[in-house]
Amino acid sequence: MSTAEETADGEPQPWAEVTPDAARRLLVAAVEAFAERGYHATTTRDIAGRAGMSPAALYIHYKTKEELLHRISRIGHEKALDILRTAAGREGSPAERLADAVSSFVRWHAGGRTTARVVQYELDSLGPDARAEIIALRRRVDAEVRTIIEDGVAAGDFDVPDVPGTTLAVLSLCIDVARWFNVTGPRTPEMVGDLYADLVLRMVGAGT
Amino acid sequence: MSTAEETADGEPQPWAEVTPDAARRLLVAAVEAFAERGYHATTTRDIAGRAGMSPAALYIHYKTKEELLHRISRIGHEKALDILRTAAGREGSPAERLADAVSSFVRWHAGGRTTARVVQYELDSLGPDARAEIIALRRRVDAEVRTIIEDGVAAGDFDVPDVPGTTLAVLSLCIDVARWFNVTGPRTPEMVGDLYADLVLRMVGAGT
DNA sequence: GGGCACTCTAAGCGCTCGCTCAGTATCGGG
DNA sequence: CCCGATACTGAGCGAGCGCTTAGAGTGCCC
Repeated sequence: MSTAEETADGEPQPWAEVTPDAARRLLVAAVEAFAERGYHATTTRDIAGRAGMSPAALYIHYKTKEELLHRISRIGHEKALDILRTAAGREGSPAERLADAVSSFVRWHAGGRTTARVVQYELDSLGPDARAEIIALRRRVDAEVRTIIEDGVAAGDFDVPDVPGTTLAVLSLCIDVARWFNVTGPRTPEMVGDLYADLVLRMVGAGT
Repeated sequence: MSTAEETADGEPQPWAEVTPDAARRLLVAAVEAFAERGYHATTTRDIAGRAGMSPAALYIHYKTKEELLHRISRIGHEKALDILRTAAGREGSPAERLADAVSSFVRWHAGGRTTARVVQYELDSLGPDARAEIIALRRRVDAEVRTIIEDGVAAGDFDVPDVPGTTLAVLSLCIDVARWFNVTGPRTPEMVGDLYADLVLRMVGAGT
């Protein structure tokens, strides 16, 4: 059985780094279950069942249920940070880079809504140490967006009275997509990404 | 003991309608616990303990733990809808009404973050019937904002290519305040309300 | 003062939870 | 042909869950 980068279930696989195969199956099952019911309402029996294994098998690959959430959260945040860094590092005007960052960030939240939900909304279910690690990653996400906005202000392209506040609002807008986006709804991730890129450019006062 | 509209704990009391007194104390305790830990991670023993009562006392006033969440969710949504309706019904230009609606809606989410968190993020913990009732209330919230934006477009004050999408984004932005707002942080609810009203006016293309 | 309605508690029932452990199947190396 | 290592299962432990029940305390009407 070869491990492809994409599976047929619509969700791209950013979990190729998780080995062995059984550990990845458990992790993918946990992402689905956490996204559907929330961390606390999900049982280890449910996770193992979705992965086609007995409840005890989970504990061969993970020490606790919380370790599963921790792993999911870290990998997810690293992927989100990677997306923003790629967009921020591209050539082009601040407006182009901001639009690119927002649309790709939104596409990730909409298309991988299952993962994004767990990553963005189950932070409080982690213990103090794991939470601190994730919060550090979030600060780097924030810095990435803030830098683009600062570049735009410095270049005279943007009109932003409150850079930290606007950065917060832009990220908040993107992240909340994971809450309301519906795969069976009328909008594709691409449509929402384009709409949001336009709205954010308006927010920073960049004329189209 | 007189029942004032406000208590000393910083959170205004929209729970005056809940009687008798013991039922209200239980409900306020449940709001705090649900906001801190989430619905599923909160135990009925914890709620009763916060209200200074035995675990069994909860079941004199509420049939189940879910009924508590349902009551909180309905009252909260009615309050949110009320805030938007008041702002939408005032006299003034569409821009003034939209700014008013956004700033007051945001102030409610930031100032009453404890309540807003439960109201906005625990919807999935309700059963099908209760959830359907709450979703109906949300549609009315959406309609309230959409009407203001449509008025602005009709009057030629706003430039909005996608009215439903922009409505969704505006509400999403406001609601997510309940996720990130920190009472001990640098911003007051009023500051966030003003900032967000400005950002939303930019989103709809209304010149300041 | 007796009866009743209301409010609350102590105790605990049945259940499911996260997690453990003894034992089994499989397989490559000697 | 046996060995130990690896991956997994069946059974179940102690704990804590939502919720119930029997009964006690309190105040109000007659």
